[in-house]
Amino acid sequence: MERATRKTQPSARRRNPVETRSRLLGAAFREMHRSGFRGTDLDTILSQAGVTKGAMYHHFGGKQAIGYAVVDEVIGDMTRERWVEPLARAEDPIAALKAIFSGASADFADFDRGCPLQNLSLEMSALDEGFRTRTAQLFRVWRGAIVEALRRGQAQGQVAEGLDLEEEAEFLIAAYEGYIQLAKNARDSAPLKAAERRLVRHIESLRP
Amino acid sequence: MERATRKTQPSARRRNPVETRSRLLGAAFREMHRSGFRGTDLDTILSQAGVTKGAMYHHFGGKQAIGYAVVDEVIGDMTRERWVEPLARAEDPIAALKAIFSGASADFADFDRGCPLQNLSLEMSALDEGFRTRTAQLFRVWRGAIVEALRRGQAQGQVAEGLDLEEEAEFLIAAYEGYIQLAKNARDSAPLKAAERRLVRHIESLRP
Amino acid sequence: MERATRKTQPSARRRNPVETRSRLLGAAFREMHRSGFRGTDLDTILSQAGVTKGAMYHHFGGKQAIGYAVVDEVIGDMTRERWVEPLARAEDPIAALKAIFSGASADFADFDRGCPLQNLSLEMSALDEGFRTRTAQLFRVWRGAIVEALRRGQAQGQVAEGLDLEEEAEFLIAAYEGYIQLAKNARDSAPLKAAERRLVRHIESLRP
Amino acid sequence: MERATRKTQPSARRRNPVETRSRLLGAAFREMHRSGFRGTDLDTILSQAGVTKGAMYHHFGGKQAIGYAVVDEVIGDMTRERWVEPLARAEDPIAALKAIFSGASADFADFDRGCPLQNLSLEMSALDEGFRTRTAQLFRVWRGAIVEALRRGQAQGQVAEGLDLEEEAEFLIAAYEGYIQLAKNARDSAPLKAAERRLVRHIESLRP
DNA sequence: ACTAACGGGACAGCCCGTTTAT
DNA sequence: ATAAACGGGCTGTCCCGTTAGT
Repeated sequence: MERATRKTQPSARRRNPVETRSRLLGAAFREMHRSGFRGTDLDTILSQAGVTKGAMYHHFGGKQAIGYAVVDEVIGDMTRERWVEPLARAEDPIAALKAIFSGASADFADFDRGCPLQNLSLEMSALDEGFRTRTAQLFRVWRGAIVEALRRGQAQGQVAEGLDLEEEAEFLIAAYEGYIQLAKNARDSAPLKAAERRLVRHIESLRP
Repeated sequence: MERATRKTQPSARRRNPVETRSRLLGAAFREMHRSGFRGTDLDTILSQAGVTKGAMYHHFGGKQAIGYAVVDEVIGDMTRERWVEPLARAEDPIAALKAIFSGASADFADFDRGCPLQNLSLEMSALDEGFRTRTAQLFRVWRGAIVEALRRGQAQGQVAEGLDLEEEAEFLIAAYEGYIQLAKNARDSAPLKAAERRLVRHIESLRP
Repeated sequence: MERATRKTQPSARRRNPVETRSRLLGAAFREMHRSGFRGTDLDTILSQAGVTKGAMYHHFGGKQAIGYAVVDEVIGDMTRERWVEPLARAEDPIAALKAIFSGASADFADFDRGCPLQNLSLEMSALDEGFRTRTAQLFRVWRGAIVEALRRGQAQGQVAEGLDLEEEAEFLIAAYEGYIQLAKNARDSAPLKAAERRLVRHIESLRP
Repeated sequence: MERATRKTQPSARRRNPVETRSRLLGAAFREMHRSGFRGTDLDTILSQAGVTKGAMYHHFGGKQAIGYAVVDEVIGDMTRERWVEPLARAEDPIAALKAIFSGASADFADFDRGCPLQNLSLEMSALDEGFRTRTAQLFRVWRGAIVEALRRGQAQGQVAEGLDLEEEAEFLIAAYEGYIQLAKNARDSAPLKAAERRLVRHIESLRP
């Protein structure tokens, strides 16, 4: 009851809820990418984002809620930017697809951290249904983008008919993720280079 | 006369360091497979193994040491049993290789837990160098076993010359692990079925 | 024309300081009766009242101030309505007194929550002098009302002379509160029934 | 993973689990008596008892478990020492009963803290079923001791036949607790004096 | 070799109060 | 007068490691 009324310094920064929220998500993503969800502590996110606990608690219900938002928004945006939109916009979807895979080792400059979606999916799928469904949804989006690219490739005569496009897309993702995992584990970008060669070559093998 | 009335507690009651150690490793492996290394708490391992903390401390230096031993011994043994020895013993190494891949979905009855080596590798590689080097070593052993099988296949005229066998082996592992990851995430064995088809077909494509 | 479509949110939408204040007090009373003062969190009161924190802060200085107001106003009003006014208005104060005690188990339909004044008094007396003095004041008012009823009973020859009326009133309150406590603790209205019998009988024993 | 192995000072005190446990219970009782269960924080208990968190966690499952043990053991012992045993041992149970009530204001030297059983019962009954049943059990023990004393009083001709002894005992407890509550709230021992007079007189009125 | 008692740091959630902005 | 954003301390729990004692 005798709780003293503590005085607060006026906090020079202006209010900006949108930025506060996005700073939190950014910091959370970085820490989760580095240490996994459970290895990330809230105080680190907070100090990295320059946000206090109270502010965070206003925007998110807790650590889990932040984690979910990181999947839905941050990793989701990355997936859309890197896969969905380029493939949807491209006039030549097959060329675009090959280009993305070709940039694998360049995009994974910090290959020792691995793929955020993969890390989170594997860490949390067995432990938290919310994480599992959210990451699974992103894998579906990813696969859908590739399927659509292959379908348009068929329409343009670049891809053979009669293929099971869903299966082809799943294969590309599986192999790609597998290589990323090996690179992370080996602390070596060589598997990424192999992924580029292999997967581009594979796409070419889909020609009629 | 000695083994009567030992029904309630099947644990190693009388001092038996060898069994104590193996019970600890078994319990640790199960918990780590279920919840990851950091999600596993020592007391759970201890109670599952029917061993107290002090006893454990005489066998291992701590949680980390148990984790390392699980990689080296439990997962290492699994790798040797499932890959190294069958491939080394087989008269027809290519047939053996295909057989192993064909049994993927059967072997992963609990596909929602994923591959222990993959889980541990991805969870810990960025956080603990000891885990990273140990899991990397097992990947090397695994790849070596496949390379050796392919090499013997070449000697028997079943595999084309001129292939980069290291790269082929790495591809098989990457794709396989990628599919396992997708199956775990989707809680669906379909990706494992796809892995069987795809990888067996791929091995056949290596023929001269 | 103004009051249409206001079905989803029955809260005081248009500015209405009087209603806002009373809604806050009502919600605070309910929560404090259920969970005690310290077990009640402000946000629950706020959401129950349909009022935001800023609005509350214009009416009350904080949680403590709300608590004080609940004692002074809500519980105070209840005390006045249930004891002071009926006893003051009654032509036959002794009959009125017996009637009130007789209604004990009916009035405490939710006997498992206990008497709000008792709960608050016991929870906070040792911790917060403001609560202690306010609840003590209500006990004095309560006792005063009974003393006055007994005094009028004496004037009408219904009560023996020579009694220490203050002590008699205190006894009635003490025993009554004691029974309420037992009922709450036992989740059983039996002690309230016993209180009715006992206390009515006791009042009758005060006759000349 | 890089958790440094922290060195601990050898802790001069010898090991004594029994004393450790009892020190914890004693400190917990004192704090709970002063501030209520929810107002008591673990660290205060710990520092008062000179015990660390780990030690406490070894003896009790958590704060709730300590609270339960305080009811069962500390308050239970007090009840037995103050009521059950004196009444059971006494050759003249009615005299013993009066003696106990006569010592009320002396026993409640710190009358502003109130009765521990009452405080806990009222604070927690509505919130935690475990507390409710445990305190209810002590009230039953208490009442049983008084009933037994009255019954022996009947056998010795000191108490009238035909009384509902359970109801008499309940009345004594209710009134006694009610007075204690008033004393605590008023910070005044006067209600305790009144309790002594009133209740001793009441017991005498039970004579044949 | 094994048991039980103990030491103690780290962390997420809870929740009250305060300030900016309408 | 009201709403939303923000500041920040407190506390119970979790859980790993260590030592006295057998």
